[in-house]
Amino acid sequence: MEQPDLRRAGLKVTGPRLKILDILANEAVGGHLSAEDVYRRLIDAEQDIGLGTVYRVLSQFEAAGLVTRHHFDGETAVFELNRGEHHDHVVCMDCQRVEEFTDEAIESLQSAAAARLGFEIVDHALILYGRCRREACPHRRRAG
Amino acid sequence: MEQPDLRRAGLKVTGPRLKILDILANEAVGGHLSAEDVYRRLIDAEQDIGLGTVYRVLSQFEAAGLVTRHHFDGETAVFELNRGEHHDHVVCMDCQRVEEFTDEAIESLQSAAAARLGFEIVDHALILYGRCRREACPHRRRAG
DNA sequence: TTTGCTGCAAATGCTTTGCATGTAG
DNA sequence: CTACATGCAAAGCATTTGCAGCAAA
Repeated sequence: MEQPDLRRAGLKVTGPRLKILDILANEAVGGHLSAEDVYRRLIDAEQDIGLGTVYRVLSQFEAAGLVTRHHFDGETAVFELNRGEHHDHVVCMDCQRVEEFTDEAIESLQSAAAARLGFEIVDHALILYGRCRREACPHRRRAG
Repeated sequence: MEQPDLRRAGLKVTGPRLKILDILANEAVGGHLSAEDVYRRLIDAEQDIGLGTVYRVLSQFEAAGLVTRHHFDGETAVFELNRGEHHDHVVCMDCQRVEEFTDEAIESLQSAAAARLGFEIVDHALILYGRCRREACPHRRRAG
């Protein structure tokens, strides 16, 4: 099921690539993994794959359109398997949880705003930073 | 005119800080400078201020709410003097030009989308990536 | 085989920090 | 005088890259 994706992308089907693809695919929707995250999971799964390879493979996947790279904070990039549909993100500032959403109205307003400025939009990043209401979220313990 | 800002922020009024504030203030709207950019302008202005200090001062300014740090690409942060009003950004992928805009409708749709997911929005980043129609823009020379 | 992949370690680029010295308040 | 700033160089991170050995096609 994943091998064709790799072939289509012009990438050889190798253990590391399959395994990394697998890790990304088994992530729940809204699960965004940093290279380190992927690396740790590989170690947990007894896979002997170097961090350098993880970066290389993730970059190749990105170039091939298999994954998308996000920069929710300015430091560490996180990767997400492309499931076809575009979406935006809400990130909880306390527990780092990420939720995804789409809003057609926002999308078209964006294009309109850009057109007004003489830009033709190729891509966009809309990230909302806030606090979620989840029980487990740290700020509920702090401030109530 | 700038000294009160520094005092209010609990920062001593020093040459480097005034000069950096000055550089940011003299930037046109839509001008976003990286630490290196600021540093280069300091050198051009014969100011002997280290790059480390530039970073330190910019971070302090950010903490004080005097400037905002953006990550248009995942690599280099750019800084912008806070002029009070919130706005979003359109970045030209070819010439790096940045334009600013505000759209009330988008803002409220964002809050609504977040609320639907159980988030209370604190901040957001909306960055549109596209191509501008400016004569000087590189892609016009490439593709016509 | 041949081309492309991997592991490892070294290199890179941005940003932060430690420390001794200097200066605003 | 004292607390805080600065310059400089070293350290820190995330990420990329060079290279020699290895594996997919």
